Amino acid sequence: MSERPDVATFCGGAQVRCDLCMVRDTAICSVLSASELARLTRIARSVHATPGHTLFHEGDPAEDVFTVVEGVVQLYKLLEDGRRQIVGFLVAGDFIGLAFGNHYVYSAEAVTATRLCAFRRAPFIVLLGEYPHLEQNLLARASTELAASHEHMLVLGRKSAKERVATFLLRFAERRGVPPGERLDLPMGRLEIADYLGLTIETVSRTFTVLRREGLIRLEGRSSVRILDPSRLAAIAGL
Amino acid sequence: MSERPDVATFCGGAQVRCDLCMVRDTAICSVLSASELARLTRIARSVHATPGHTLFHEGDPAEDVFTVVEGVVQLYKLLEDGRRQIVGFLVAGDFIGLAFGNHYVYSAEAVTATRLCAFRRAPFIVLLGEYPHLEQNLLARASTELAASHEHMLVLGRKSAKERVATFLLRFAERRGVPPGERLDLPMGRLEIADYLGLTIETVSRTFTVLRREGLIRLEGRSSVRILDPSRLAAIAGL
DNA sequence: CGAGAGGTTGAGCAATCTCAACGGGGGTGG
DNA sequence: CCACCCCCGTTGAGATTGCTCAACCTCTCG
Repeated sequence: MSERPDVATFCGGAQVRCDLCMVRDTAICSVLSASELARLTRIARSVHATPGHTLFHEGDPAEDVFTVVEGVVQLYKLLEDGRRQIVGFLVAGDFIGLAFGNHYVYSAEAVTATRLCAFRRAPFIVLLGEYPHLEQNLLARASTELAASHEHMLVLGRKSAKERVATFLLRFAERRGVPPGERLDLPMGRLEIADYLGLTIETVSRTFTVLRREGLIRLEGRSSVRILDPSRLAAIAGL
Repeated sequence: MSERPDVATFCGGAQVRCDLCMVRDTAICSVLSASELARLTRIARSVHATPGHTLFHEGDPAEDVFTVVEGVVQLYKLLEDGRRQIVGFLVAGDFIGLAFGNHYVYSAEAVTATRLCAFRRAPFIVLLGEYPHLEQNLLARASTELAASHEHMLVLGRKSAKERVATFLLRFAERRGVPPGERLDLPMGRLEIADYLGLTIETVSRTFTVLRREGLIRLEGRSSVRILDPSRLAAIAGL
């Protein structure tokens, strides 16, 4: 599940591009020089994970930080009795490790087949201090994540089941860049959606059914949706 | 409510110390030189707010970032129909403005009489780019806040009313540095606690009563508590 | 000392959860 | 290639937690 990469593999290769380096407008490596990239590469390795594979557990010593290259990863926290709160779904371009002290503060698990870049944490932090652009990029990411966390608190603390599911569908479609009417793949199961929204499987399922009956969405297979009426859905979501 | 300060007033004066400069081990100015401090001072002003005073609303253009010098500030988000989620209570030493784009993403309101340092945002961001220590400090703060947000998601998404109130009491006591058995002042009302915990006033009140009857806490006046049995309370909180 | 805001308590209700049964689609093995 | 199985999702009925509405109480402050 772990292998030695070379620079090209994850920092600019034609097929496979580590998003820490070259993905989107939040690119990190785009602000780094070749020699800086090379240093980054020396502390990196490529990681593959299959669905359900745990990258690390809450409380483990934080040895690595990660970048998601491909696939979907979920971050979650558990209570003693097994209740779970998923605090976020990460997709290509997202960074894991912003919020760490010396131990992971949540667990991370692959939802789909996933490819990541792992960087050893200690030297990564050193690099951070030397490359201000890198640090600025991470601060910007942290700000964005913080704002997303706040919005999710509103969802969890104050929205009804229907509002939660509507919010989830719109936000997830947005994040995946799927325009209304297009098929939106939901790589996670109902249990994951429930644990993300602070609901039960059954309530999520029932709510999907309600939205379908009202003509707001169409369910295609068990893991795809089409948003038919984005504006009415947004009105329900409170967005 | 706003006045011109000088450096001494909020960046090292004997009586009044802006925590952006000198509070705790998360101090910012402790890593800045005298000339850097002087530049910071030029874009700063001192702000006083009385209880209930709104510093800014969600959606307003983000013209300033703040540091809380004294008092308690609450950050919250609203839904159209008035439902409110308080996303955090800030105390002396906390920074407001980490998560901003060009508009505030939440509203901020003084809970108690409050003194803050306000920095004009645009030049502050310029300084950020020039003083890596400042940026590192903010990144560390952002990480801490992010972890706190995640924990609060677990509270809002998965904990019962009793667990929520227990968690709140322990965390708030911890943050204020009040040891078990000591009188803990709750500067916010039941409505604010409810809107922070995703509950109603009545449920918060009933839950306080339950905890009191079980001998876990003592209520003193309407706005003070004493934690009598921290370990049992922690067990309930799931900490 | 009086008034009013804020807090507490009670009764009934509604949303969501729990427990349980059923269904169907995809994967696998024959 | 087909059939079976099993996981996952859906649906239903009843239980429960927390909410709503309403009355009452008690600090606190003027």
